[in-house]
Amino acid sequence: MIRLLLADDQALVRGALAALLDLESDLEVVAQVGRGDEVVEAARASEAEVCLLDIEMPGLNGIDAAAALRRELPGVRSLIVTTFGRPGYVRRAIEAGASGFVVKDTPSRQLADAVRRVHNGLRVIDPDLAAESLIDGPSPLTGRERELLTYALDGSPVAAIAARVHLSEGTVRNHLSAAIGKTGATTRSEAARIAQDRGWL
Amino acid sequence: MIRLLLADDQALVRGALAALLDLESDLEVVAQVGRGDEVVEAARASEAEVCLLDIEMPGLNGIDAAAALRRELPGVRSLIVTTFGRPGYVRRAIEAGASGFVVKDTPSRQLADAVRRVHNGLRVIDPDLAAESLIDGPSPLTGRERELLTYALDGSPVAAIAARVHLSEGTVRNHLSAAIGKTGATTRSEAARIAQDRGWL
DNA sequence: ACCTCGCCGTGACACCTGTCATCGCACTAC
DNA sequence: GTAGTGCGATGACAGGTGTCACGGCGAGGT
Repeated sequence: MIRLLLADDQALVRGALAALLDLESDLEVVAQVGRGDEVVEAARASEAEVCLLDIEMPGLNGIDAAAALRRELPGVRSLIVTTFGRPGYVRRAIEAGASGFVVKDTPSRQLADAVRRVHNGLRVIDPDLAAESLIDGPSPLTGRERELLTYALDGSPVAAIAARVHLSEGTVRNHLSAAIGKTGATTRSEAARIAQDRGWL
Repeated sequence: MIRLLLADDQALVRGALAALLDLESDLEVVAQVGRGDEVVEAARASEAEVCLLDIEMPGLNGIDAAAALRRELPGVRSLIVTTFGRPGYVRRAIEAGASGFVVKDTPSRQLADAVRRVHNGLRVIDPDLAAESLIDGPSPLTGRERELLTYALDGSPVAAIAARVHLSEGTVRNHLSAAIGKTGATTRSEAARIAQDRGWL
């Protein structure tokens, strides 16, 4: 019997996944949480063996949650189950110590198998995504560029971003200009979207 | 026995919802599709009574699918089940003839009840969202403004948008300026995000 | 010690953008 | 027929934006 923890901020999806996995005779959902920062505690309390983690979650994202699990409970394996198959996500998930990465449009039949493989110590990674994340390479953005791009995501003017991070407008423009160059964009908001699509934010 | 059709582009979620609903003794999932433009055909073939529709789907979105169902198969009721509780979505869904609107972070226990109520001819609408969509009012955007905002979503420069719709740059700027005013934004990309958040696109 | 690289800043320049006034056309409502 | 509204366009202007050159600081690697 494999003991599972589910972490997803959408209660309906969480409950549905639980129903799906409980149909398998060798799987048992022993904990469910809706926030990333409750994962470690719940995993410890429930003695889960495998954690299914969504990426988009309040409190702590799934990748950082996987890193926290690696640190606090090294015996627990984690499997990222997410909507967005962004190349950068895969790389970061693996670096954070996740054992698997599955996107939510894989057939539901395959999920239980993925869990079993992860439980057996194998890696489960969507082959297309693995290839994409290899050709894509790691994020070329510096820390500041990454930060400023996240603030540029909603289309704020440069002045607003500068005020928010206590920098001069010129500096913000320079960093964003560098980011625009690295993403191949022509506008800061375009650059922000591209970076987000690749999982660089 | 209530006959259900599930429409969601994420296979994993679809399968999981099916598992969840099949646990109920009075419900039966008789069809599953991953595209909006397959809903009517599948509903007809499977003689479904209630259709659960996600909004974000390839081919045809869930709201337009509900409208198509209303037209082609008036006896079939539809229930929107979506990630985003955007006020504009609720209004448009009801106008399209949907019988219910549920967001994906409602507790999974309540889904079956929502289905039963819809099947009985009742309306099921998240009360918070209903209130929000009332105070928000309908979209103030004209058709052109809406169109241009969708093109502005990715941060494209005005020149690119103008070329795409075969308009002069000045005209595009004028429409976008109007949209910026109506959304209370200061930038076209900010306006685009705000409009999207409210379900105006 | 030297070099590299990330980070912060300034100043200047060309270009892009948002705003406003003004015009014309087509359609609808009263 | 008059008024209102959406749509398209032009021109002008102030201010925002992206780019470049340049300088300086500190941390890390050789």
